[in-house]
Order: sequence, then structure tokens, then C-alpha cells
Amino acid sequence: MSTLNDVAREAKVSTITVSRVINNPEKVKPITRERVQRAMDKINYVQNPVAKALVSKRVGIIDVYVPESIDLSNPFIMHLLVGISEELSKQMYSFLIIRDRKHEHRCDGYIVTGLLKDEIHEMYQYALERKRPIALFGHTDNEEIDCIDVDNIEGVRMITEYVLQNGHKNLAMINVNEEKDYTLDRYEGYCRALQEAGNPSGEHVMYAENSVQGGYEAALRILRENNETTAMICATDIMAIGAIRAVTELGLKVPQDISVTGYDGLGHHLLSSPAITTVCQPVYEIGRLLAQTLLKRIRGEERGVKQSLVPALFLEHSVAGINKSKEDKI
Amino acid sequence: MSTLNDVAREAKVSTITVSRVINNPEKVKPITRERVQRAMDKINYVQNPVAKALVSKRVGIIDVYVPESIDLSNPFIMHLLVGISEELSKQMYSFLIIRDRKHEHRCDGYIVTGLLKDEIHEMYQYALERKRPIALFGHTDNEEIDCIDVDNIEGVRMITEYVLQNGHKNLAMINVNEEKDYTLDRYEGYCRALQEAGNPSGEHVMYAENSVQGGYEAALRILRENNETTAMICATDIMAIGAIRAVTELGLKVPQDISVTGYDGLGHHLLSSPAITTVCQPVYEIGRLLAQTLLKRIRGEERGVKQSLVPALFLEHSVAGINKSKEDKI
DNA sequence: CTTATAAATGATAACGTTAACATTACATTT
DNA sequence: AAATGTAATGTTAACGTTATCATTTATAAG
Repeated sequence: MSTLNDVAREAKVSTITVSRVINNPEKVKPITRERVQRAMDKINYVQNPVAKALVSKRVGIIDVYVPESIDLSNPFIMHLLVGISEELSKQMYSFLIIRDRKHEHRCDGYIVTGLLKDEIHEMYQYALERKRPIALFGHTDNEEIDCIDVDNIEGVRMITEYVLQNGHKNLAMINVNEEKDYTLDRYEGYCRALQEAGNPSGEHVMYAENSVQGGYEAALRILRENNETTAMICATDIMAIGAIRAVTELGLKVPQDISVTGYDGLGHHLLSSPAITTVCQPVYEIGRLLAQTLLKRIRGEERGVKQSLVPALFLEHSVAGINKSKEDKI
Repeated sequence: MSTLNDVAREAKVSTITVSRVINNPEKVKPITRERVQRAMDKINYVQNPVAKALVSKRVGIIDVYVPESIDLSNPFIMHLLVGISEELSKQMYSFLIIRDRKHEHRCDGYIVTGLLKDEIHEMYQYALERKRPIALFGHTDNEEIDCIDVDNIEGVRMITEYVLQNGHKNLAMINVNEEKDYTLDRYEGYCRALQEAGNPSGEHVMYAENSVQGGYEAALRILRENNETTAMICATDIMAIGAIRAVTELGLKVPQDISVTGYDGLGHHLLSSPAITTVCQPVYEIGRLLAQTLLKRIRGEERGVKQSLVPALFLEHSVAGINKSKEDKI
């Protein structure tokens, strides 16, 4: 591999002149510039970004930290990564997916996601020690951290309200059986909507694994325990797909007999037929925003901490009003 | 940020001794080692991997090149990335997703995917110039390139044969309307199975966009053009989901009236009810293998080019035998 | 107590680039 | 023609590490 020095020798100029041709061409006389260009072409020069990074202290890489507990092939993370990726590459940056932090890498900043409260604090310390900025997907009480989160409480409240407004009175929620922030938030949104509507028939929440199978089983349990139920608010689209399968297998129609709503809106809701009414977390946009914020922070263009809560988007597909024919069938 | 020199000064030894404590601790006397360790802890030393990379000429990063034409949020790429990621991080490597090659990075090798014939050649030249090894997901006639591919011809042949063995005689294929290798391979597999079975009713292929909607429309067209059809071989699971939706909407049952098979086996086949019989491309495993091969090549442990074709895995869920009740319904 | 040998440590240079400052060349003004 | 200013180019050092070879110190052998 040839170096700046090789080019310099070939073009009979000094190393720094070659460097200038690359980085500040306007500072080099056109004739010299040409000569250097030809020399570069001749010996097939390719810049060594490591050497450049050593002196400039910028590597052009962002570490995206996704803890091992999160499945990378999950569309949530995927869409986030796509958003991050597109914004970064637009600004000539790349990203590295980090699953554990044992192996030190050089990067210019961190984007982190899927962390619990104290993990966030730990990550913050880690970044601080290395004097690199951090941008978080999620929320935190640490007011020094730039972060963006989806307003999931409001998202679930909204879709529940919508179902209530369609005349449903006996709702049940299918939530994920993990004690995570996002699980609690969805429960909270569900409760708020019920309270606002005067809480017609109390809260019914069934917890299950976040999978098609989990949704399927939860729906069966709900219908067995309380066949008054006419609407199911699912905490994820995947669970909604399972719930619909269960309802259909019992000979009931979705949405005529039972309404089933999802949550996430990342593509799975379209795979069910009929497509599921859901709430979309604008994860792709959040990825881009996180990347933008971080790059601004790196360049010192961002002043003051940026913490924001973005709304979830309502995606209506099919929630029928209440239908009294159901009782006959079960 | 503190450097080796800072540690050296603190511990009253030379820089190189500190370096040895990190890289070859057995070459340093225990007492000195202890002292250096304490100094490192005291001033919170963190190695600078860029400087290390400059001299060692290893950066510990693999560039995974996914051209912009491929959607990153597609589960195929995702599973591949997960496989690559897990194998690399096990060996203390990281990876960088590259979407265009304009921005030069330092890496130790390339994993490439989704390239056309001449793009592969171009990429090979690119890697060669930089003296870095390359591992390809796909196949090529260039015998210098390590590569792994799925035997999709055999995969489609296998699932088609299975459908034929279940008594179906009027098959139709729903293929992707793009002129890519993988599209041609699937067509080829379908034809082979038909030929082996004596080609009872000729080839019927409908081309459509690779989406739920595409599969839906293709299935409708097939049933309109030829209502003898009792089985649809879809080139992707997503299209199969659409096809099932179309068949169901026409009042026909899957799989009793019409069998619908998928292809890919990356999760989507489970989202339909009933789950789709499909063929699984072991993409995760391939990702790991690619990473393994590449790292061996980097370390000089691999001799001779490694080109392999791995079989696709048959995943049976529900393909009923032919059912004569269909004609009454349409 | 030398001397030979091995273990531990150190001095220097190198990796390939850029920043900061220094010099030279050339054009413009007086 | 000398003085001044600016454009173009060059010299040196620095970034933080490791490799190579040199030196010192400790250990064992005679």
C-alpha cells in the first residue's frame, strides 16, 4: 500500500503538499495539483484512515450499543438501525453495532438503546470517562443525556380511547410478561383511557410472552374467563396476530365480533388479514434524529441538552363497532 | 485522556514496559507489573485502539457491504448480520455496515452480499487493491473468492416435489418480478421438480412484486386464469402470506382447497395461520460461517479457496393433499 | 568471585497522517 | 529597484502505540 510519502516522491513535492491536494485543494497551485493527482493515480494511492484518525482525533464511527438481551433481528431495532445508518452515511459517518463493551474501539460517540435505569447511568459514566457524547433511545432522569423516546403511554391511551369510542365496553389488554419500562407504560396508557371513559367494566390484563404463541394463548384465556369481552388491546403487533388467530379459531370474526388492536406498526400489522389497527412508533425517524443530534453534539453545534418525547402515530385499519351477534357463537 | 506515557511516568518505568504489561504481562516482573497496574488504575488509563491499529495494521473491524438496493430492515439481511455479529464478537471483532464505498474506512476484511456478477468482480478488485480478504454470500465464477451460498434451486425443487407427492397436479408458481440470480434459481428449481414428475400440466409462473400485496394480486390472477390450480409455490414467505389472503377471500380454504408454500423460513411463515410450509435458508449459520472463514483467512490459517453451497431446510407446516371439493366453491 | 546466561527493562525509530510554523517565490506597490 | 504583501510550498513535530535492538540486572554455573 502506497503512502503520502510515495506520492510526494513521485510528484517531486513534499508530503504536506499531497495532503493539501486531498484536504484543501484550493491551497495548491493548479499545475502542482495536477501533477500530484497524476502521481496519486499512477501509484494507486489510498488514504490510510487510521493514521488520519490518530492525528485528527475523529474516526468517523459511531458505536451503537445494543445489549445482548435484545434480539438484533427484531424489527424494532432494525428500523432504528436503518434510520441511524441513513442519517450517518449522509454525513460520511459509519456505525458499529456493539453488543458488549469488553473490546475497546475508537468511536466519536455512542447511541444506546434498550437499557435499564442503572445501565444508563453506567453507560453515561463510561462515555464521560472517554469524553464522548451519548444519545439515548429512551428516557432518563439524568438531565445531562440527550434522549428521545416515544410517548407510549399516550400511544396506548389513544388506541384504547379509539376502541372505546367505537362502542366497546368490555375491553381486555394483552401485555408482555416482562417488567420493563415499556410494559408499564402500555399498562398505564390503557388505564388512563379507561379512567377517562369512566372505567365501564374495570381493567382486565392478561400477561404473556411477546410472541404469536403468547398472544394466542392469552386471547384464549381471556375468552374463557370472560366471554363478555369484545375488544383486545395488545401490547405488540405480534401478540395481536396470535390473538386474532385464537379468536378466528373459535369461530368468531375479527373485527365484527371482536376487535383486536396491535402496537408497534413496524410491518407485522400488515401481515395479518385483515391488517391490524395499530399505533406506529416512528422508530426510523427516531434513529435519524438520534444520529443528527449526536453528530451536532460531536461538532459542538448543539448547545443545551435535548430531551424529547415523540408521539406515536395512529394507523387505522379495521376496528368494527360492537356487534351483538357474538354471544350466539361462543 | 491519559496515555501509555502518563502511566509510565506515574509508575516510574518506560513506556514500553507499560505496553508489555498490557500485551505480554508474563514478560514483566510481578512487582513491576503490580506497580504499573496500580498506576493504570489510578489515572484511569484506556488504550487508544487507533494508535494500536496504526502500528499493528489490524483494526479489529470487518466491513459488511450491503448495497443500497437492499433494504436493511429485511429479515434476510438481519439474520445474516446477527450471525456475522455473533461470530465476530466471539473473536473480539466488530463489524461496520457499509452502504456505499465512497467513505474509506480501515478494516481487516470484507463480507459482501446482494451483489450482481459484475459488482462482485468490482468489489474483488477493490479488496485486492487494499490487500484485504473478502467473503461473499452468493456464488461466483471467480475461483479466488471464498463464498457460501444456499442451494436455492434444490430448495425450491424439494418443496415443489413435496407438493407434487401430495397429489397436486396443477401447480402455479408466484415468483419475484426482478431479474436477479435468486429469482432465476427459484424458477429453475420449480421446473426441475416438474420435469422429474413428468411435467403433468406445464409450467405456470406469475411474476409480481415481492410483497404481501404482490402475492395477493398474483394469486388472484392465477385463480382467474386457471381455476384448476390446487397449489401455489411462492418464491417468498411474504408473497405466500398475500396469496393465502387472496385464496381465503375467495372463500377457499388453505390448505384443504389450495396448498400454498413459501420460501425463506425467517419468521414470517409463522405469522400466517395456519403457518406456512416453507424452506428455510440457514442465513444465520451462513453469517457465522462467513465470519469464521474470513477471520481464518485474515490470520493466514485458511489455505485454498473455500466455496460452498449449503442446503436449504425443509420446514413442514401444512400442505394438505388434493381435495376435490374445490371446484364447487369457485 | 568471576563468568556465562537468562530475565527484565529501556532507547530509539517507525506506523501515515496533519497542524503549526517557516520559508520561498512571485506579484504589486511605491 | 526596493519594499511589501500574498500565494505556494516546505520543515518539523506530534498523535499513541509497538518492534527492534541495546542495555542493565538478576541468576546460575564453574
